[in-house]
Amino acid sequence: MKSKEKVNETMTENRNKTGEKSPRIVFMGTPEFAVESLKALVEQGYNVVGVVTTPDRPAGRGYKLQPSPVKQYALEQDIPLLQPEKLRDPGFLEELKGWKADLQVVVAFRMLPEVVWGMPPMGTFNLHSSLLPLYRGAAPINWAIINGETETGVTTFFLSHEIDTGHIIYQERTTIEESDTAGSLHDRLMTMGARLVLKTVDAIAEGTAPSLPQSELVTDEALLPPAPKIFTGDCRIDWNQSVREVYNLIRGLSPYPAAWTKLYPGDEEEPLRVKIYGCEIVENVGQRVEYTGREGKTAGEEPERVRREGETIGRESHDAGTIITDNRSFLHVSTRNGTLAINDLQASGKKRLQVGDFLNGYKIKEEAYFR
RNA sequence: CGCGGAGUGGAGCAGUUGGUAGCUCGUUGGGCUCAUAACCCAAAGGUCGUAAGUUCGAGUCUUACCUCCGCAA
Repeated sequence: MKSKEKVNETMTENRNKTGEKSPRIVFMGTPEFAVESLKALVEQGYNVVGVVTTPDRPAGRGYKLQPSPVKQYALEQDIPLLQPEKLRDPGFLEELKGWKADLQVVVAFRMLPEVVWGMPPMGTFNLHSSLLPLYRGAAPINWAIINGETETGVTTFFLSHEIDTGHIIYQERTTIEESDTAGSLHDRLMTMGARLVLKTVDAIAEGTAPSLPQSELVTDEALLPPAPKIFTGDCRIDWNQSVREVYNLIRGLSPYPAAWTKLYPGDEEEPLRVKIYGCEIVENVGQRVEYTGREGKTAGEEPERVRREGETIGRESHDAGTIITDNRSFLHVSTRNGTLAINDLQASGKKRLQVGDFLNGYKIKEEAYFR
């Protein structure tokens, strides 16, 4: 809080001196993740002279035109806005130049051409949600979890030609907890990121920003885990993987875009597409475990209360994708080497539900399986 | 007009060829039990998304609208 106030004072002071010392900032970004940083800049009194974001795109049901979250915020704050279709468009470049930015801040936007990032005298920096040089690409948060990392963070760096390879300014790290999902990590990094952006802008304005070439951190480029954009096909669960892998995939994609699988009900019925948002690895073989998903878990301590299906819980002999359930409180699925308890899911066309609610209305037959 | 699904007691679902509603869970009360989230008994709780129409009569058919969800972006 103290540092916040301090920054505020400093900047107000700077602006009062005819704004000469307060850099003119142009912000570029699209999703909610970027809004947090923009908001931080605006609320701390930085001189944000313009915002660049994606053109409104038809999206969602009905393909209605949707403004990006950054655009919505810019409109609320009456900040000048540009939504170029092409970043090399001469008209756009002219207008951008007209803003006379000293510094450009990019958070979750597109790849920029050099004519754009090379424009401002103080440069252009990007906020990336990983500890570069690790996880360069579009989906660093998801991939870090999917790959089972236990630490990640945010990085600010100056843009250069190759994507996410510029000189590093600052980094801040955070532990990936066992319980973290893409959603929780996203929110945390979003907040950390906004802080880091402020810190970075301050340092650049004062001329004290570090600039560390990534090459000094890399021993072998080929060993760096990448973070490519994720497609629907990447989100399908392969039950033949290990419990650990499936578990990480599910939490790494939750709540968006969400891991999915198909439920084959048996009787030659049509398979049902199911998204899985939450699950946990079943440790207590042969015991009943209660999953509330909302209030944490309580391991049952009465093996004799296990229902008949429960006898097989955790048994490795099951084929991957086999379902074990009491059709009431739990839904277990076999993977290659263990069992996963699904506790938060959504059938195609239905609402997202906790297992208990799901099983109340949807009875799973003996011969049903996931694939 | 991008494609598709759904709106029924607190929750999730059934509801046949139209005749005023059922199931599972939950809730409340009681019972069983050393005890219990387990088991048994009973009760409460529904203008069937909204509006209009067809009909002797509509949750069940027609039309419009609202809301939600999946695909796709």
